[in-house]
Amino acid sequence: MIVVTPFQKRVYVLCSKIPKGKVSTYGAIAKKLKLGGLGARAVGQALNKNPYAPRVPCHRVVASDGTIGGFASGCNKKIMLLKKEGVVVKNNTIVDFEKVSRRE
DNA sequence: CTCTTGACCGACG
DNA sequence: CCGTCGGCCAAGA
Repeated sequence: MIVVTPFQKRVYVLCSKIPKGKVSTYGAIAKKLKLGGLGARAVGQALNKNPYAPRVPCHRVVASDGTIGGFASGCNKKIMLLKKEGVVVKNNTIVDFEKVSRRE
């Protein structure tokens, strides 16, 4: 039985909206959720539970600093996936982060 | 309802 | 650059 709160549902939807080869930040998502750029932790919480693992590309979400931040399956896996998507990652940090990240 | 935890963020030193 | 402190939000016990 999968139970998802409306808040988490929004996070999953937004994450799935992230185009391939691009990445987003927890703060940016929080902002889209009308949290005003705050509540980034809440976004991470939702992704951590992530019942829609392959359905939601949560690995496209990184920290505001461009760092990987964390990953339920291991940050290493996240980096590998991003690199496979075409995103260059170096030392747990996104290269050309400004170019691959969607900032509005 | 209260307390704790967490894939965060920004500011200070 | 690194470590520490405070603040914000949501979910779980």
